Amino acid sequence: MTESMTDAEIYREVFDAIVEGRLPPGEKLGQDELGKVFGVSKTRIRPILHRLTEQKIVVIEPMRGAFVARPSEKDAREVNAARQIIEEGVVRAATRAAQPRHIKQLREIVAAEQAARDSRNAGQAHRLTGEFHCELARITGNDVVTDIVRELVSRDSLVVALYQRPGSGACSLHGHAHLIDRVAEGDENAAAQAMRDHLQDVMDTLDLGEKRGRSQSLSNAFAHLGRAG
Amino acid sequence: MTESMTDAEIYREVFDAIVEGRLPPGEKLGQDELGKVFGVSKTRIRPILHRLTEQKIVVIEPMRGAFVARPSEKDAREVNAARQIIEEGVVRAATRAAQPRHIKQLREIVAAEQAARDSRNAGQAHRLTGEFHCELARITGNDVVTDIVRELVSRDSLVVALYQRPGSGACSLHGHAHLIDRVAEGDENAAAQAMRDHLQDVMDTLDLGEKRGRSQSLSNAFAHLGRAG
DNA sequence: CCAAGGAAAATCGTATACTATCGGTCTGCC
DNA sequence: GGCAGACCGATAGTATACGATTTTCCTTGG
Repeated sequence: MTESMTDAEIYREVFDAIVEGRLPPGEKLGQDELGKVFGVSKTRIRPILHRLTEQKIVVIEPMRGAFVARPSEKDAREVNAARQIIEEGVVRAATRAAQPRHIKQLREIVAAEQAARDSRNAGQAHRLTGEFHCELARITGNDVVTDIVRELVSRDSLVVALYQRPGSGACSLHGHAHLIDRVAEGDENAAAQAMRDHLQDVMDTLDLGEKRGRSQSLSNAFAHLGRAG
Repeated sequence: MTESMTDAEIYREVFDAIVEGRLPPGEKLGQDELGKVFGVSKTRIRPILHRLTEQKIVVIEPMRGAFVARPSEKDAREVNAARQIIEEGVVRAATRAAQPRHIKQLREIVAAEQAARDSRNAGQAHRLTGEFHCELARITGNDVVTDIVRELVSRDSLVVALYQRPGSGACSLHGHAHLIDRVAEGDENAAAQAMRDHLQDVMDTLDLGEKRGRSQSLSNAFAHLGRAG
């Protein structure tokens, strides 16, 4: 018998599938179904769903089941506002702590973002956009801060999946480049302002009101595992 | 048969017991034992322990059990640094959004803190100290931000339980009062500086290196429930 | 032909039973 | 007398089984 995956691995698979959009908002996450996909009983699926619920990217409706979260318009605004508040502090700390190698690292991510966009790889581009903010947090050298930013970024993924109008997305490139310049200059106030403007820009390009979201089968989302569904 | 508590109620009981220090760092949280205390099977205890683990106030050692977290010296520094970074953004947003009624609310909390300290009620005083920071976050009107601050404050409770030297504690009163004045003035930069100074003060009064922590029985911690242990 | 009611299927939530692993202790040997 | 190794009790982790609730579909009446 093929040995089963660890809880951490299963968690990571589901988390990535949601953040990368393979499991769209509203998708049903059946316990037995997921258990079959990963070859374990639902006993080990439950705590994983609860953990994802803690991070607000899954919602559990009592006696009905777990679903990928579909953040409301209010949720979308609140998460974005929270990012403006918290990442202001983060970018200030990062500006104080930034070394040349950090700046270089950030520019590399933006370059990769550009490349992904040029090659029409929307999924990769979106992943790197989030990665940029996490990397910025990492400059602070504080894992607690990094984890909080990561959580906020993952929640924003769902907002983007639901509300981003098809064409947009390129605006973040300029915002990131501008932000790096301010950090590189060491101007903490300007960096903070750039961060708020950037996040507000992202918010403004959303098409709140019109929820998108195609449906996809669970086994398709985990097709790379090569297991039966 | 007496109807059993909801998961949320059980969670709250354990959470409060830890944050208020009735369950000191290092305390063993046996699944069967907790199940008996609350009159449920361990099936419902497990997800609660996992949730507390997510919040980093409980650690689960595989095949050994769950324990109230005993943050290392490094953890203590990191949580404090994270608070300085994040609450800087929070206090700036709060300063921009503050209304007179908010200032009044904050001053009331400090007054209550003073009263608790005067009446030698250390537990209540400590609770109000945390409440002050949560209330400040609440001024932003953003639940996401408030939850994050609440989590950081609860983690700090364990640090204080482990490392605070017996005598100290009064320093936070002056820091809070000073902070309110800066917020009331609307001077965002001064408020941010006051927040950082205040949190640094708290850090500096800790006696890192010497871990305290008396042990207490589980049934004592939940004595107010009136159930058998 | 549509709507309302009910029954059956599906699925979630909980308890119980079982297995694996860990810590403590007792014994035997050095 | 002290240390090492094995046994035993305790407890965590997992699966299975069962009860509760919802959803779906079919039947029946208007």
